[in-house]
Amino acid sequence: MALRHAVLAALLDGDLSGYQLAKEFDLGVANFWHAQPQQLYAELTRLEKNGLIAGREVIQETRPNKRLFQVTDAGLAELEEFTAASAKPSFIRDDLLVKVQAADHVDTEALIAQLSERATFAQAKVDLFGKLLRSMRQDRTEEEFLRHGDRIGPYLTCLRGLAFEQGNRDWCEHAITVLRERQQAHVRH
Amino acid sequence: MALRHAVLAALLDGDLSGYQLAKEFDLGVANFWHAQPQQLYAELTRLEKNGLIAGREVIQETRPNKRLFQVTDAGLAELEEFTAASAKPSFIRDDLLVKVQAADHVDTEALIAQLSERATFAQAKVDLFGKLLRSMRQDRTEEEFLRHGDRIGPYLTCLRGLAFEQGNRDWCEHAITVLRERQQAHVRH
DNA sequence: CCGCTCATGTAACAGGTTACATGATTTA
DNA sequence: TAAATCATGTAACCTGTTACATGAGCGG
Repeated sequence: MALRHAVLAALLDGDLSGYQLAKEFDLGVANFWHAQPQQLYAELTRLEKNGLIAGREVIQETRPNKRLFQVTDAGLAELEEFTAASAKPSFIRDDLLVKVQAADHVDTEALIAQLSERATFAQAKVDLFGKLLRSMRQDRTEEEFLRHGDRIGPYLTCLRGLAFEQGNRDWCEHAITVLRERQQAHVRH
Repeated sequence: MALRHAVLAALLDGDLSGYQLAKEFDLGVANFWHAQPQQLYAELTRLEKNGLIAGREVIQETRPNKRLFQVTDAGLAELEEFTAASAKPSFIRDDLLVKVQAADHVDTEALIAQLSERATFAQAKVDLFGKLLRSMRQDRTEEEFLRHGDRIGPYLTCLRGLAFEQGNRDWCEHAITVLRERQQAHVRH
């Protein structure tokens, strides 16, 4: 099971409801995992049944009631075991790269449109991750924070997310430049 | 369907058998997709049934016979349509990042072991992609090749793969350094 | 003769996505 | 009063992984 451990890791920084967790999976957690809300509700139910998390009902007056979950000792042990086991390498799996692979056989304009859409999206994530990093380290420098901060896990994963999206953006822009130049060279013939 | 288009894109550079395709998916194609051989055989069958690829039996004397597949006009049209449709953004989904997220709650030594294993793996991929790029551009410079080469799609995706693995390697090494330094700071107390 | 490469699959299962469903409250 | 947010799920379907199965030739 895969999502299982991502959820446990996400719950380490405070008790969350399914709804809040879903939000997390769209923001911070998106650096290392992604999941639909439906998947999360199902996984939370399973984790609680297995005793890896404990839920408690929170009665709200103005909002619907919710259930907050926290990682149990058994959950921590599970994470520990998971960390010790060797991870299989992860692969890129991206529709956009498939399209670029076919570059010389498909419409260039359509491809450029896709690339610039992605570049914009990547830049937005770069901005977001930058903000998240700043809010985590507060007034400290990055070096200072990484040396003495007491919760560096999320910071490190956010750094990877940032670099990944910068890589996406730069690569998209480079590919666009290359395709445009070839277009012009072709026109001159 | 997702694998579908990855297979079509991979077959653009020459007719391949299921077996050869599986090899491709472990090397070059690994820049943008990954798949088990079983999945590929199943997908090839489906694609042929839908008329997007055409297979022909090749009788071999010393080896078992094989079926080579090539993309049909309908297959090219499908790729064209796929390229024009907007791609949903891709996400990182990586066990290793989940482990790092939990960094402050799990055994540091185990984590460092995972990180250095991954760094080694990433470096191997960097070397491999470097070789692939050189063999694609032959004696030309990268700029020259990208301007005038007649098949730049695979080159561009390989560049992304290269940058991605460099990013992985650098990030792993950085994380290891940070964790080691904190370990020592902790010991001094 | 043992293990690797070539060559192709089936079957069972685990994991992930999409569509559908409900209902209250707050904000524009 | 319409749309967004809070809050939680079920069901059907599609995709991907793991285990199993077969068989010939080649290299050490």
